[in-house]
Amino acid sequence: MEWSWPESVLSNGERVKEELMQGRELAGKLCRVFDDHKSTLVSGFGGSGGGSAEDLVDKILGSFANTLLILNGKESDGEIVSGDQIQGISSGGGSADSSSWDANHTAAVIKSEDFYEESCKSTSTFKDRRGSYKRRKTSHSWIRDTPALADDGHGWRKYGQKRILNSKHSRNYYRCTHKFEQSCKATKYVQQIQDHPPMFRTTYHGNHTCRDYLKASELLLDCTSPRESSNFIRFSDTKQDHPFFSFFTSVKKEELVFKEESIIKEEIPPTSDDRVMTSHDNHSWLCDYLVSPDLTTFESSGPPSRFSSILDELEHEDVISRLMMGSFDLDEVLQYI
DNA sequence: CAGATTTGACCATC
DNA sequence: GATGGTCAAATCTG
Repeated sequence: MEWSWPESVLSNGERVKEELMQGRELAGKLCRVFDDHKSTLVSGFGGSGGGSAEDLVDKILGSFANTLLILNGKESDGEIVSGDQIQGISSGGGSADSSSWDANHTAAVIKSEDFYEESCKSTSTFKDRRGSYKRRKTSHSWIRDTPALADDGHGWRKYGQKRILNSKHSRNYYRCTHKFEQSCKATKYVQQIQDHPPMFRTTYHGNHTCRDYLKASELLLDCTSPRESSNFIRFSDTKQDHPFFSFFTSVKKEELVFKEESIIKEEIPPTSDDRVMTSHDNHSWLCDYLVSPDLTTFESSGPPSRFSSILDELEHEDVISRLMMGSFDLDEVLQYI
């Protein structure tokens, strides 16, 4: 299937270029900050050459977020944000309409909240007590709507089914197949929310920490803590070791699934709840957007992963590698836009 | 027979 | 008390 880029995107090429260049520049600054403070990776360290590491991370993330927004044709809506605004958007109750990222395609919605509440379950010491748990209140979750029960590439085991109030269809609960072997905390539940055409809403909780997705999960976990996440940014790493690369490799694989199963028109009336991205962390929503471990965000952020389509064309790993190394020719990207 | 699914029970939270 | 999330025994399936 061939994808054409929206007019808005075509006309935003320059803006994309600007954002990417800014991101590259900021990444370079951050790199220098790390060089200056190799031995003192502690919170609050001041940065040289343009701000603290945290500020730079904010700006870089903001830059990439803007790029993604532009790629999705949203610049004209005034949603481009600066790094400083990320928190406002993510925690301010929904100024950023996440659905707009993919308005004509899947209805993926991110609801970023606190990640992995360790106290999610209280049964570890009371194994015989059925249903003894703590209702998840602030666990990290995101939603994906699909016209069919899509395979997201993970092994899931159903562990429950429940009729939900005001819902015609019962909700099915799944946990990761590797929950016990690898202590993978990923769970999801699937509920049919619409009959004609059939629409299934999958709500994911937690992230896969099981083997195949370990790297991406590590990155996501780390993104919840900007300072800690900095430990994963190694600009001189080989691409095999870089979290981004394993992520994008996965993107390619997941994209195939997406193409077959998740090409839909958005027909679900927006609910205030769904359209709001919340976060208690400055970065987590963006991290989700970039590196959701099972890639639901990327999968559903537009036509069959427009971004990853570019990456496919350009041998995606190499693109990111060069982008991160600052040796990427932005015009090369833009010619695909 | 091992692993997956079904289903009623249990319990925290609202 | 209603609801939603999870547990685990029973059952199914390959």
